[in-house]
This record gives sequence, structure tokens and C-alpha cells, in this order.
Amino acid sequence: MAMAYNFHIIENCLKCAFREQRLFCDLPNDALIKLQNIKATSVYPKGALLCLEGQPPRGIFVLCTGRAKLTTTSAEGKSIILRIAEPGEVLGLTAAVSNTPYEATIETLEPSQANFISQHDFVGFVQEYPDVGLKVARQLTHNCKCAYGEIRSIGLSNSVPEKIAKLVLRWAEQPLPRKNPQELPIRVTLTQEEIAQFVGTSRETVSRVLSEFRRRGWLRIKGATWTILNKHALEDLVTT
Amino acid sequence: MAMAYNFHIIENCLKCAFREQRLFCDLPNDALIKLQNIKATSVYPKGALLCLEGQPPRGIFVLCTGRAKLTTTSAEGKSIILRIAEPGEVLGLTAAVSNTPYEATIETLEPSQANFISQHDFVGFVQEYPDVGLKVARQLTHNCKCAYGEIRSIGLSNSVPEKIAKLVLRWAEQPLPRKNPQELPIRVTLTQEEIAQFVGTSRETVSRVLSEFRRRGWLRIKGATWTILNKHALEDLVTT
DNA sequence: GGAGAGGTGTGATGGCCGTCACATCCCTCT
DNA sequence: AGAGGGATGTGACGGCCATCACACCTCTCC
Repeated sequence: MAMAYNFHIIENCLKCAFREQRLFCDLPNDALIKLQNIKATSVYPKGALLCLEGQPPRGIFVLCTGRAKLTTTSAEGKSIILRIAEPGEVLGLTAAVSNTPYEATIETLEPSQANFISQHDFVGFVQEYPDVGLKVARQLTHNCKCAYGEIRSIGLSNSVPEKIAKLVLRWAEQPLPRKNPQELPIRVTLTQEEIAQFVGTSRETVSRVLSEFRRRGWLRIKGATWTILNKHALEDLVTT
Repeated sequence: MAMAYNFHIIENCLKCAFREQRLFCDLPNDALIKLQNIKATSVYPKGALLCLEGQPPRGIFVLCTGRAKLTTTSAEGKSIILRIAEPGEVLGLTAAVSNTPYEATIETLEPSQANFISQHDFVGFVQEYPDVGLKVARQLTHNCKCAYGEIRSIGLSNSVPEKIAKLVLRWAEQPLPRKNPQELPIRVTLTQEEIAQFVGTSRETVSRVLSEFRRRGWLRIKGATWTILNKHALEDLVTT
């Protein structure tokens, strides 16, 4: 996989190009220098596990590059996706703040870079810089909102097609560059199995629903690139 | 309702008997004095609405006495309970911190007292006292955990009986004083309709499941007082 | 005390979707 | 190139539960 070679590591938080757009990293210089000192940068391949649900908190992760999947698993091995974390998010916060076991298992969906901060350093960092506390609160509200959205999606939708349409439309908010105004291309890196875990259904049902969407000419699927051909139809399904 | 007469209002946060047990109120004296100045105490009857989902945030509420129900509603009027807030919780935080519309509609389940703090005062309060930021983070992590628990409950359970058993067992963690060691009495103030909204099912199904629990001799229901007669059987249902 | 509203119990029916089963397709690795 | 594992498509079947419908019960409020 050539990926490893053109993967760019961000070593220095102060010079990070994304610094200002990112929730947690847009800090005053003195705080950022401290961050630079206490962080440990790591690079993970796709499918790496950053932490495991139920384990005592070791610290937090600032996701610099790549996306990660947060899942929780039941006793009988069934699991559900809580959310997909985007670059810039801080992971493991709930556990670190309340000093309780990790709520979710975090798995990278792509080759990723993350800065780890130990529990001890993190607590000191928060206490020393008031700005950091605010960022922490922001990230936590984001987590809450995602969770509430998930509850709405799972609990209030009537049918699986509706939930899947909802999910696809959410992904369509960040589309790929479009060539044809009628067509809305998006990139989907989740497997059908993962989509099933996201909407709380079975893999087979996802397959069937997507077939149906294609049959009706609403969607085209070619590998990881999906093209929404009839956004309106999908929206009608949701408004139900 | 005689309730109105023996309802005790807590006027002074500094002298509040619960001060130390409560997440948000266990603050240094100077912060508490400030809190005392910016808060507006109100008393609400049962069924009062503190805020409405989708409205711009006006401020936060510290729930001093009573419990409240947080719900979110879909376009077609179906609604689901996000959680039941207990005395001492801070409500409306997600909205206030991120300055976005309220995520939920908050309705009192009992006659309640709440201290309101306006958006403006709250922001100042957080910035002035670092301790407050920490408390805010704690409350937010609590919200997250509740939400994740709800997602697990709705998304990972197979059957409605399982979800209801889970709910009943959660309530059983704070039982009423028990007379008979075999019997575990709990107080349930939710209607079957509300229970249905909590577990994402229909009212009729809740009724049927509870009937079944009674028929098997696992549960006795007399008004708002339920008695768990066979905790083990309920737990077996959940372990599935 | 009677009306009316809100909460609850229960039958009948039908459809969605979970589960099992298997075929196919598409990678990746040797 | 062939093997093998993972991802996907699709049929058959059956059960759970949403929905409709209605009776009854229990409050509250004139």
C-alpha cells in the first residue's frame, strides 16, 4: 500500500495548518506550547484500536488525521456504532473527565495520526489553562448532540429504509466535487455490515434496501463512491 | 392538591442542605455567592415546560427539587425520552455552551424548584470561576453517558420485554425502604405511554409486557408503587 | 354523583425485518 | 494464476410487534 509513503505526519502543533479550524487545537500560544510538550504523536494503520470499551482511562487522543469509529458492544457480541469521529476531535474525553472506563471502543477507519495525552497530564493541562476547559466542554456538547441525533435516528424512525436514507443524506452534506449538477457523489468507506450497526439493523436488510434504492434509480454505487441521483426521493422517505 | 403547602423552597444556595451532594452546587464560597446573585428561583407545578426543543437558548436551569423528563420529538409527532433528570442536575447546558437551540423539551414530572441563570450570566460565571467549568464538564459527561446508555438500550436489545426489564432494574437501583427481603418496592411515576417512549415501543406493547410480568409473578403493580417479586427472572431476561 | 378525560387491558390482523442459507463477486496474498 | 477470505446479493420463512379497535377503570372537576 503506497499510502504509507505519502502519509504526512504533523509533528508540531504550533505549525499545524489545521490549527485554527479545529476545535481543540485553536488555543493561545502558551497553552499550545504546553500541549506540544505533553503530547505523544502516533500513526496508526486502518483498523487500529485506540482504546477498548470498559477499560480504565489512560488518557485522551486528539485525532489529527483520519477518521475513527466509536462502537459499543453488548454482552452477546452485537455492536452498534455511536458515531464516526472526524479529524480534530478529541476522543476518550468522557472517560478522562469523569475517571470512569472508556464508553466505547475506538477503531481507525483510515490510516490516522493521533496525539495521545496521558490522564495525568490532561488533568493538569485543563486546570492550568481555562481555555482548554472550554474546548473540552465544546467537544462534550458535540458528543451529546451526536448521541441525541443517534437516539432520534434509531428511536423515532419507523422503517429501516428511512434510517438509511437519513444516513446517506447526512453524508451528502460533505459531498465530493460534483461534475453533473443532477448527480451528487459521496464517499462511503463503511461496509454494509457497519452501516447496519449504525442504524441498528441487519446486514442483509441494508443490502436489500440499497438494492431497492438502486432499482428505483435513486442511487448508484461503485465501490466506495456512491452517487445520489434523486435526492428528493430520499428526502421524501425521511419526512414521513 | 395539598402538595403546594408542604413544598419547601430553597432560597439560599449557601444554606442549602444538599449543597455538598450535588454536582453543580458543591462550589467554593465565592462562586456560590456569585451564583446566589445571578440565579432566579422558580417553582413549577407538575407538567410544566422549562424549555422547548428547537428554541434558541435563554439560559440554564439548576434543578433543585423534583424530577424532569427530557424528550425529543420527530416531525410526525412521535417522541422519545432522552432521560429523566434528577435533583441537582443542570439542564439546558448543551444549548448554552454551544449556543445552539435546545436539544430537548424539558417537562417537570413532579412539583419542582429550579434556579434559572441567563445565557449571559452563565457565560460570565463559567469564565470567572474555573471550578464551574469543571462542573459543567462533569454534567456534560453525565449527559453523554446517559445518552450512550439509551443508545445501547434501544439499539442492542433484541426484544421489548428485555428493554422493559432493563428499565425496571435500573429503577430498582434506588428502591423504596423494603419490608420483606424477598420484595423490592420501587416508585414509578411514569405512565405506560411514557415508558413506551423511553424504550421506543408502543403503549399497547408495554401494557402487554407488564401483564406478562405480573402473570408470571415477577412483578406486582399497585398505582405508582411497583414491587419486584423475582429480580432474578428479570435479570435473566436481560443477560440474553 | 355524574360526566368526561386520561390511563390501562386485550383481541385480531398484517407487515416488516431478523435469521438461515447459499451463490457470487472482488480483493489480497502467496 | 489460483486460493481463500471478506463483502455483497437474494430467496424463504417465521415471529415480533405496530396498529386499529374497543372495553373498562380511575381519577378530577363541576
